[in-house]
Amino acid sequence: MADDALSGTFAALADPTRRAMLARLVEGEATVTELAAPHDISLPAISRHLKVLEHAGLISRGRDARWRPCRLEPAALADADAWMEPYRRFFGSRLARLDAQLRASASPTAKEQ
Amino acid sequence: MADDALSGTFAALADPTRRAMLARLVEGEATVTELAAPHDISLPAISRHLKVLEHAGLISRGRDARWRPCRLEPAALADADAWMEPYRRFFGSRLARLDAQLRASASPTAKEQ
DNA sequence: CGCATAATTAACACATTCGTTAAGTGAGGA
DNA sequence: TCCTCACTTAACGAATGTGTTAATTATGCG
Repeated sequence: MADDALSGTFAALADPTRRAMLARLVEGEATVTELAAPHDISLPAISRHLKVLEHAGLISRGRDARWRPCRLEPAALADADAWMEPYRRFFGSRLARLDAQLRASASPTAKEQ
Repeated sequence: MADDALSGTFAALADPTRRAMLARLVEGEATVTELAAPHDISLPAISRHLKVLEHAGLISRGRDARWRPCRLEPAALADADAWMEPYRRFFGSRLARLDAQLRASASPTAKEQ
């Protein structure tokens, strides 16, 4: 993996187990054991997936007695999302169309904020 | 790399050289040599990066005499973009806010299309 | 044909990734 | 104190990824 932030983020997303973990975390904080439950791999493997997600800035981990609650960190995903921006006009997503719509209806001198 | 489509897409995006190639292709078709030009790696390495992008469905390649013109294929990126959808409310992107705005102004019985 | 150009395939080295099992850490509870 | 629970670290093996150089394929041209 290249060591820039975006590469780390995309590399972290390139694994279904890790994406499933993020999907779980969208519902709220979870402990390591809770995140491990749906998966058929060992706890050390889970632990390393979490380390990858944490290193990529996709999650952060706290401490609650014996538990390490994990939560979603939005910034890294936001960066990945921002990277997509120039491509949206190509795949004509609903959001891209929305965006175009907004630009069209906005004041022509309006600055992006 | 896991062999599902999304994993392949994200794995392909997890390399700066390949992202640079996509960025170039957003400007239009390009040959292998043109795509290679800005990078300081051998042509075989470039060729394999292109194979990764093609296998991920991010580009397709035609034939024009000796040249293999590459072009962006939107579908794979669109899928990656769609995957992000549930997370947008977390990182409060402009597009997410736009989306919320549209939903609010749409008829409450309107179905997603 | 014979040669140059565009690109790919082959063969190899090296690093990283992802899984395993076994051992270690640190906080709570009997 | 000793045990258990939640989790991490260590050590290892198999597979994959990325780069190299050398050889190969395929097309166009004199």
